[in-house]
Amino acid sequence: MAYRQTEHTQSKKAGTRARILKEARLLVTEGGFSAAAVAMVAKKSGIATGTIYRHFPSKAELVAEVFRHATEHELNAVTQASQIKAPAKDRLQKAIETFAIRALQAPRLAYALIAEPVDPIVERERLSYRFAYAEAFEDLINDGIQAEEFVPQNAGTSAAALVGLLTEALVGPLAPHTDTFEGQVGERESLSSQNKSALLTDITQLALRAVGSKD
Amino acid sequence: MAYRQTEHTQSKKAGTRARILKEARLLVTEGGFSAAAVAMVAKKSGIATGTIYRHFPSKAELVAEVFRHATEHELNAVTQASQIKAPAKDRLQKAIETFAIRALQAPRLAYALIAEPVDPIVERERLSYRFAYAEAFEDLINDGIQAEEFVPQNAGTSAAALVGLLTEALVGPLAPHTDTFEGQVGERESLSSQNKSALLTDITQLALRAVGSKD
DNA sequence: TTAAGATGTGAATATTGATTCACTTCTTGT
DNA sequence: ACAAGAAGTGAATCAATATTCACATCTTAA
Repeated sequence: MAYRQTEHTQSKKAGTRARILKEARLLVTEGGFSAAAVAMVAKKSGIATGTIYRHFPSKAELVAEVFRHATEHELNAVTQASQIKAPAKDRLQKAIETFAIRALQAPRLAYALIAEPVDPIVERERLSYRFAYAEAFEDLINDGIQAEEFVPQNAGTSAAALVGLLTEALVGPLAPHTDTFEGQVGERESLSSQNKSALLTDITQLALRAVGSKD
Repeated sequence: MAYRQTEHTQSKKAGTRARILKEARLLVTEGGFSAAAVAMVAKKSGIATGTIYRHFPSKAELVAEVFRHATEHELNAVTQASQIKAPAKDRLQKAIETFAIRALQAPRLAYALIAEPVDPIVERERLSYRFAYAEAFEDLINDGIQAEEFVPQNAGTSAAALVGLLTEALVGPLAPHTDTFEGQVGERESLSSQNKSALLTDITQLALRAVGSKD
């Protein structure tokens, strides 16, 4: 016998894996999941197509990992932002703002995470992260109910509804990304920062009213 | 010269076209757009694959027509239901209930219309019908603002948000359709009618609070 | 230096449906 | 009956990607 895994080989392998993920993330951030074809990821990573499969069992798994990473990042930002010592109302507001601001700042990524058609395997991740968002909101809503800042309500339903309210108001008719129709690639110019902040307050007010915040 | 189009040939052709659409609709209602492969539609219609293309330029167009038909039907039901002589609050409530009840009654179809990944061409239709729903809500919201039943607000944003609120609360974590994973076809049992009516009131209350309905 | 195991390569292959097209069948007016 | 135009057929083809695999190269321990 002769060959053993060593620290060097392991870290080299990990490095390649990390590079693949990084490039895939980059591609998704720029052009959504559809832009992350295996061949392209390989090319960007400076490796051969087949090499991808030494590190990931399938494209779906690779993409799922990209998705997971990005969503965890986002969810983290939202939960962090709402971890302040303040009334539930302000915490919920902070959470919503954080979600919305980040989405508006990286609309293509936001669209990919929220709405872009993906593999069933990836869709599962999406479902679970939508749910995670909903849970975060649910906690805040429950706190608000407890403190009698919000009216009594089914916090679970409200939380899911908030996720829908946010996503539709944001990535729906308002900021729908880069689209390819009939060979033309059109980029709708993003909202002015004035429009953004108006939208932001509209959405926040809407959400606060929805949970019956007594202001 | 010899052959002319006649009433008979025309109606026969129209009949075939109608049958194709009917079978496609049926397939979509049962299994979503992904279940409506061209070959399957042809088989169900009792014709050859190629014949589809004598009636529709492409699958996308066929599907788009199915989509349009279904959504018009739904939208119609909603607008009809809200065309009552009553306060804006009650009209909005009626609209929401109608939307929700119908979706819960045909969840697979609702999922297909609202969320299932589709062709860009079909996605366009979806966008335009989400927008149509939003417009219907927008009118109701504006009426409510005028009558001082609802608080002043950006009715457009609120309307889009309502669409999101409804769809997510309905087809999101709660009633997510039939799914195919790892070869297994699982059907999540639908909600009990008790749960349905609870969900219904929850959603309605949420929406009414969101628009600032003074009850 | 050598053998064994890992990792890398990229052209060939597999897959999944939509789409085409040469051919057949049907309908109609003469 | 016949010619011409429509409509119908379904196996063959295309298209767009993911996936495989025979082979090469690298890394390690003896």
